[in-house]
Amino acid sequence: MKRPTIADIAREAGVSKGAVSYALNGRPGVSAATRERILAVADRLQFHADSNARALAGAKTRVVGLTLRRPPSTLGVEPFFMELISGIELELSRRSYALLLQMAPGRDEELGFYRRWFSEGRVDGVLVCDVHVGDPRVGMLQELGLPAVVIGPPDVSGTLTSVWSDDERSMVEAVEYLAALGHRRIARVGGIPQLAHTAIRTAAFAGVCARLGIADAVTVPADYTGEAAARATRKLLGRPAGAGGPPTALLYDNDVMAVAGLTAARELGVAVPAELSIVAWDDSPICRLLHPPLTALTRDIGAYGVQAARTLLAAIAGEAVTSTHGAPAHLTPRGSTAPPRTS
Amino acid sequence: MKRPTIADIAREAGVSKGAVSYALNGRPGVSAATRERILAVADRLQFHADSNARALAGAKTRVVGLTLRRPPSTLGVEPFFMELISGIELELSRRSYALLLQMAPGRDEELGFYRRWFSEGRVDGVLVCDVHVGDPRVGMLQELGLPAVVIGPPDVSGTLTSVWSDDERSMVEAVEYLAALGHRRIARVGGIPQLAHTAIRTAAFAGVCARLGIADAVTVPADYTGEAAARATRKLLGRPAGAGGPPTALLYDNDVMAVAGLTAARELGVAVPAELSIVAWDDSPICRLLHPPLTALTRDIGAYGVQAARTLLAAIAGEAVTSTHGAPAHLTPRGSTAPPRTS
DNA sequence: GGATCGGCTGACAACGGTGTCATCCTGCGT
DNA sequence: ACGCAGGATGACACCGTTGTCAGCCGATCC
Repeated sequence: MKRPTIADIAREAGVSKGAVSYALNGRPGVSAATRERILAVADRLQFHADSNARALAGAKTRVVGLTLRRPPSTLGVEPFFMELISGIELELSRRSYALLLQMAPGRDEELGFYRRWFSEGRVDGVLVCDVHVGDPRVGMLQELGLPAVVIGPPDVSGTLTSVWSDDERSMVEAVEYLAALGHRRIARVGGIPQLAHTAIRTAAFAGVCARLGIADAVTVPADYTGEAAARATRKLLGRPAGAGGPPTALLYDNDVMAVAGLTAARELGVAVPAELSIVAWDDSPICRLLHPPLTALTRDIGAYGVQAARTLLAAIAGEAVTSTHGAPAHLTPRGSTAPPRTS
Repeated sequence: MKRPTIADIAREAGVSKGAVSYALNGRPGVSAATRERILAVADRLQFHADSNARALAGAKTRVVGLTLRRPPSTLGVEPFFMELISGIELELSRRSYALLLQMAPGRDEELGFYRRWFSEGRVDGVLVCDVHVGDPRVGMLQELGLPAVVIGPPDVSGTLTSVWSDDERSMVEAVEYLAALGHRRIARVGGIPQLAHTAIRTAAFAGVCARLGIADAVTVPADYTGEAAARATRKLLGRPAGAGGPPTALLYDNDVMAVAGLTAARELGVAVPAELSIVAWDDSPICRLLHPPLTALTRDIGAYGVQAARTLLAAIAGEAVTSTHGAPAHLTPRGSTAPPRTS
């Protein structure tokens, strides 16, 4: 089956190519009646302008790009990205934009993909995830002048626009909640330390613990996988009484790690929540399905995606855009947290 | 920053545009030395040929498309798709192909996306997921002549090439395993009934149960969400003794439902595996993290993605391709299955 | 010294749109 | 009857490639 061109439409509708272009792009130069007729023909022939020709002639490609760094196989389990992508797509398809998704094995490849997309003229703009401190992508994208929106904290996104949540506030809420329950020995199993938002959370955790007089508020770095979280959990729970004893509450930087932590605790014979309280950052349906269900920092991840996409499209359209914060994660108390057992 | 064109490369290298095109595309007409020099210049200027111009001139776009139907918000939790996409990407990026991902709210939109991609000349080929019986996409893609590979059972993919697993064989393995443990009352919480692979599994389940003399082998349809699975589980476990009593083993069509089923059983006071055995189809890390860990039908989902992508690229290259089966899911026994309690 | 050959040039036609421009219709008001 | 405006035309340049083709140059072979 051959694809129709505007010439076909023009012939069929008995007008000129120019008129068709005017009609399809909603610009003046044709009467309402003619426009109507042209659109009807285009519709009947299932016509859609060749995007390559259109882009070549200076119009937009109507595509935005997103790369994901894939630590061997974290991604399959991590609900975060799927929800984020769902949100992004929701906004993009509403505006007839498509998403070019690329998984990158490493940092260099990721950088390369963005550069290639730019020089191949493939995308109108890009989204940037998992920003780390001193991320080379930020500088490169600024230099290239390619519209870009960072899904991450603004302090590492340079002059690029960013969309993120106020992680500090959420961290404070979680720790204050645990402290109010009576916990004095709180530890955290953190995400990948190089990521900018991990650094923010780590600082916030240390800060609020200091303020509340919680000594020894340690963060053990992990990488979002269940395995690493289980290791970290065992290490923390095995801490000798001399060092203040094992923590009575644990905070995990994502839900997958919290699930693994819960299992690890159970295997060590530590009862949750009687002997150990657990809080997960991010709240996928799994958290509700466990026994006990996990107390979690809930946020609408899809909404970040929507907001990021919307901001990017505005930037592409040439509008002035500013960095924004979405609604911060808020605590949803469930069965995995309780006052510490008084010994 | 402006993007270099082949004319820039030609000028810089002191050759003609034609020579540059030859050199970049690895075709004869230039000497090895000149080719070397041209490539060096292109590399230095970070040159990449504009994909729009290239595609317009008849070359490939080096993009393949994939749409995902999104029942309100199943997707965020379903590890299947992320793993599949990871596999697809793995093969695609190795061959410098990109993935255009599109989530579709409904069937009509999904159909529309494929048609648009075709007529806009955006993709060289497409992948098709979640095929249902009489899926209109199959007929349309055949008609359009757009290279396509179905990730699903061959019997609904018409003349399109397909990549899938032998679900019947896996189903037989699972049921025989349960029967060998001594189970006589086995039920199944199935996926969306309209999907072709669900139909195959349902038939296989009924068939093997009949063969093994397991009467009353019911399949309760669900939609892959934890909520639906919990409902189905409660219904099955509440079955009156008159109807043969509640099943002693339950088979779930995906891991998310199995997790929800485990929780639902526990809430009803039904011990797993003492009073109820549970088997999950598909084995994400969550299955291992639960207590008890879930017996699951394990398969390498990423490998399907790789194979589908590879087949599609071959089809795009004009090679003759045939439908293939990947390795079938095989049973991984864990703590959630045991012989039924003899009453 | 003439034929041959590979390497390369320079020019040009696609590809399917966007955008511009002079020009020709039409119907309208005066 | 005349002028005029807006609708529509046809022709063309342009975007950055791919691909083709005649022709030129220098080296090699007989």
